[in-house]
Amino acid sequence: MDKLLNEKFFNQDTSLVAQELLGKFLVRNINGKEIALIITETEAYDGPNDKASHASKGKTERTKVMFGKPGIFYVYLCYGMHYMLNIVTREKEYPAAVLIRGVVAQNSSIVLNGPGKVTKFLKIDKNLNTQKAEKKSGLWFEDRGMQQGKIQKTPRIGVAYAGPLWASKKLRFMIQNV
DNA sequence: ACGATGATGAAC
DNA sequence: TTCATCATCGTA
Repeated sequence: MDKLLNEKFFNQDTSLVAQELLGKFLVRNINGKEIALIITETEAYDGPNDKASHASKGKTERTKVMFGKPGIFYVYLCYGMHYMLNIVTREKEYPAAVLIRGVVAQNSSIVLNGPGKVTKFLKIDKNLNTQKAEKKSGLWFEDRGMQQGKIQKTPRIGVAYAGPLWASKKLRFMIQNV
């Protein structure tokens, strides 16, 4: 039984959602073909005080989606060439999201380790920004009952600018064996 | 180790 | 309107 992850799932503590997403499936529909990949790596960006989060600067044109309802995609361009895929968490007006950093195919024929690779392979761009994670939008999450192995926790990547306190927090989550 | 490449936000 | 900055990746 495939279970679609809904708004209720994403309306929880951000680091909890980030960890729960490991072992779940990210499903993409491109021209009627479905591609399902297992999520292996995520990062949590939680709250207005997280200096590594875009939302720490307050609500702006770009970041207002993070203040919206959970279960909505936040997609933005980084370094002028890579789109980053995030899913908004927590209740409305609380800015938080989980960055999808890595996925693999069930038979390991595809390994995408890095947020830019994931979005490039799945043809994710700004069209999905502010869209809801459901079949209608062509990109969604499913629980297919996979066992998740041991979760490894490390500091987040590329967030040194956030200062030692926030850069050192272990909000990056990975699973090894799939 | 480093350059590509453009949207974003803050300053002027 | 201009400028510095950046949740990265591929090539060397």
